[in-house]
Amino acid sequence: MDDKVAAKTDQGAAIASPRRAPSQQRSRERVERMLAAASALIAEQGSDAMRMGEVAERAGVSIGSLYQFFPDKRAIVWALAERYTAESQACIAAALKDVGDAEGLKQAFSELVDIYYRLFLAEPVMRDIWSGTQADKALRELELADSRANAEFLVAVLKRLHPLADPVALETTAFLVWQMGEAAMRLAISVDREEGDRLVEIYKRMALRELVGG
Amino acid sequence: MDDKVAAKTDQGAAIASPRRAPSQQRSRERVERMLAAASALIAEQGSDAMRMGEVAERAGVSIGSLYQFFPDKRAIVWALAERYTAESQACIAAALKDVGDAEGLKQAFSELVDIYYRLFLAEPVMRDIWSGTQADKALRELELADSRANAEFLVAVLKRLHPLADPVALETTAFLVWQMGEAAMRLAISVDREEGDRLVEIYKRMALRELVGG
DNA sequence: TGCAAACATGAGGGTTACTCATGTTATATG
DNA sequence: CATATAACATGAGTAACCCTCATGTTTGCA
Repeated sequence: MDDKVAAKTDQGAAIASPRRAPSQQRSRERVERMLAAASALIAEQGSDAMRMGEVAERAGVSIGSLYQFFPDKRAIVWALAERYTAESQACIAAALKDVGDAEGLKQAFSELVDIYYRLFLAEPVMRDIWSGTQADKALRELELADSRANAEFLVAVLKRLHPLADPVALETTAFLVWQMGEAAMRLAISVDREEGDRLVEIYKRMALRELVGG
Repeated sequence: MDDKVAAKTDQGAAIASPRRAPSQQRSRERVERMLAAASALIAEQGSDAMRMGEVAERAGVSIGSLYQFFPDKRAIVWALAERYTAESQACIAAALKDVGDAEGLKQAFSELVDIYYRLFLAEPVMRDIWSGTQADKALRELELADSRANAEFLVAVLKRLHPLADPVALETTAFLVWQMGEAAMRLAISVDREEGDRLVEIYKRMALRELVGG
């Protein structure tokens, strides 16, 4: 990812200065078109190859308008990423909400992993964003924060199942299990489908053994 | 990472056309200086912020000489990465060579993880390369190939310990365990040291449960 | 109706990776 | 030793990119 400007400021970690939020009907629609164009381009070529000029052209706006609402290229990717995280967070909360015993956790967790796996397989944009994540410090931090938030739902369940366990240990375990899940997903979608399926199953087994005990 | 040229060729995945390998004493020394300069710059600012002009300047060569031996920026990172992989592969082979029973595997695996963890903590260049790995398809493939090769050492041990198990399943398991190890490392070094240590311990436990059985 | 704020525009600035024509040094060959 | 050829060295120049900003247009409101 390009970062001629970011590199000058703070090793690429700094979040760019915010821009005006669209307040008129017209500009809200235009911003939607920009995001849609960016999403399509990322799906086609990846966020690295996405050109700001191309985004503007495909959205039917000028390059200047793009920068009216997004401080830099990464902000567009960030905006798309935030939508996904908000969406999936709700999904996770729903899936783990009513889990009461070990068997329930097994079921819910397994389903959750399947949903995520299918999501990763189906959404090239999500895939690209969470891959590129590693190279972009701001995005990486968003992902880590997101991961911790998601792990919290797991922690809530674990505390119910293991009331006597050390809370810090549960927290760390949930965090690791979650992060490894994302790593397993990234791996699974980058190999052929058959091996990917097997990898996901093994991940499930490992994770559940840790979560509900041997 | 910049890839104005790479993007034009093949979505950034293509490996750039090779350049002349240094055949004279003088140029071999110069190439070494280039790699050393690149390594230092990556350690200081990360490979993304590394400028080709700066590499050339610090190595005491012209920008043209740099491109005489490296087809593009990524090739320099790749060359450094290859050195690390070769080094660590030998280390892994040695550690797992004489493992004969479950207890031996536990010991050897635990030590291996510790070595890797310390290596990641101590070597900013390695850290940067394996983080940026996700964004660069060619590097990602190098890492995957490397990971499979490393997993093979594990497979050899597993086949001795579980002679009746399905070889394909063992292969997949070893591959996943290894990749998750790298993910755990990346995670562990990106949080504070205390939590990182805990994460590594939990990973060990999860991995060994899968490798040697409940 | 008029005014201020929000919005729209695209030529151009600045930075970067990489090329290539030209010059220099090493090595092979008679 | 002379000379030809291949390897190496150079750095100004090219193209591509991200992003700015001066200028013009539209919208909301008193």
